[in-house]
Amino acid sequence: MGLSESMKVLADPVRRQIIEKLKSGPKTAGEIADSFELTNATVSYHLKLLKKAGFIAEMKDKNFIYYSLNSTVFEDILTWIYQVGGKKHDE
Amino acid sequence: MGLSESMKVLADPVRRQIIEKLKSGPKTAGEIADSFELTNATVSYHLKLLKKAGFIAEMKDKNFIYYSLNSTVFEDILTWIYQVGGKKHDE
DNA sequence: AATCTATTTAGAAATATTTCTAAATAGATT
DNA sequence: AATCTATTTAGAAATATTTCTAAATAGATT
Repeated sequence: MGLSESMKVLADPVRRQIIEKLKSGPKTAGEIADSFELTNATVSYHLKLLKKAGFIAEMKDKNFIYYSLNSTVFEDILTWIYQVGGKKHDE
Repeated sequence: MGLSESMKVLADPVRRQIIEKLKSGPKTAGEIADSFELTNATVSYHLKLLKKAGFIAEMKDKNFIYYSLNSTVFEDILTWIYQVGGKKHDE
């Protein structure tokens, strides 16, 4: 919810890679886990943090859980960076 | 240097507050430390991380060390967020 | 209803981070 | 040169994070 939580979540490379993977559309927890050399349990832990921070949403279907990207949450971070003096993206 | 380091550095509220404080111009390590209920040693530790990640620069004068903001480093983070689907700041 | 499949939860171990106190540094003043 | 002042560094303690293995859940298939 807060900026610390959002940024902490994005600070981990595994979690950023999960987000990048979801850019191409929803994926099951298993599909996501397959792209890492980590156990499903560990990936599940990262998915939980991403979900808690609002970066992804989950949707159950059969015994699969699909995760998808929720890009609106990035707004707060952008706002903070602008406020602090980051340049405009296209200048 | 990398995105993980930058974001990890920004994930801490003390370090974000230091950055915000420096928006109004350079400050000495002591001035910065005074605004927190932390020892100077602890604030010095945070300043070291901020400097290492390139968010701030230091400048020695007499026995003071002045820290100032270097906003250019925020670019990489903005770029990553845009790439991942954050909305434009002014839309 | 038994079992299979996908995924999460619990708990432990390893590692990293934050904070402190005490000592060190280094330049300025007496 | 002795001392003061601002700040950092070293090392320890407390806390948080990441990962794993093993067990639990819960819906689907047989």
